Amino acid sequence: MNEELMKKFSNPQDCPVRNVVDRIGDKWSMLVLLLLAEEKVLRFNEIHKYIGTISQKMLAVTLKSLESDGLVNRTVYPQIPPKVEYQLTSRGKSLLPHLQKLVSWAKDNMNDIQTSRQNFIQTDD
Amino acid sequence: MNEELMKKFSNPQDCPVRNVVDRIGDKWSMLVLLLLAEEKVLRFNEIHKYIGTISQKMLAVTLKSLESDGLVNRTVYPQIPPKVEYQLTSRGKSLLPHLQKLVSWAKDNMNDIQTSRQNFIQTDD
DNA sequence: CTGCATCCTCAACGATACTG
DNA sequence: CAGTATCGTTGAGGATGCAG
Repeated sequence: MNEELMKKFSNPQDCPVRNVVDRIGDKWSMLVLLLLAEEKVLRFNEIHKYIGTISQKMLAVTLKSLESDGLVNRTVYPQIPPKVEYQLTSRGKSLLPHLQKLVSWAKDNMNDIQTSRQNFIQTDD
Repeated sequence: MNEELMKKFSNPQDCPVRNVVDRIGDKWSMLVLLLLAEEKVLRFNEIHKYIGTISQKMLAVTLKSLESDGLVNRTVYPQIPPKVEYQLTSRGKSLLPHLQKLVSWAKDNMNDIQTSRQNFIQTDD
């Protein structure tokens, strides 16, 4: 056994992998980030319309979490009715190329993966 | 509203983003893939030892799911006690550089993110 | 050794109603 | 418009025991 790897993979704290998974592994974060990457600035309800299947609650939770990590910026215009705009921070922008690579990998491999999944029959011998 | 983006983000099916999230967004898949990237070939129990906190059940579930998607190869040696080895397929290897980029991004930004998270106080005005 | 079966828990998520 | 509050559901994940 490799001692270095033991440290890297056995320790739940200080594990960058878990950091990534906790960040973009939830149901909506990655979607919101990629949407903001394309539209630059969006209001709460605009995001909601783009991602039709997200609930208002989860959108609020997701945005707040992204904001608290400094990936997304929240700008409030003090007017009635209120207007709030969201956009990527520089830190958020620095993450996005990697997410986009992942997406393009997924596009390239989606079909193969799905046929693999269908052809997958337990071969236990 | 941008019609192209509507299609991309509103449709749960055919969405590469969901594909990615479903694949590596679970608690263990990414960790297993990265471990196999470093050690090339590992037995069930070796993976289990490296990732000390994963349960036997979840390791089995994770490996089976990765195998069914053609990302990991499973080789059974018909002997008693049984011996089973896991390694990345070429498809799995093609995904890994992107995961490693994500991890290195996480390493670079972990500290900043954590301080952001601590300094984050609701600024609702 | 490498799993599968079973039961159980908890947190993510969703639906709905309400507010400044 | 942009959320919060509340309640209910569901499924991912963990613990334990058993099997080939």
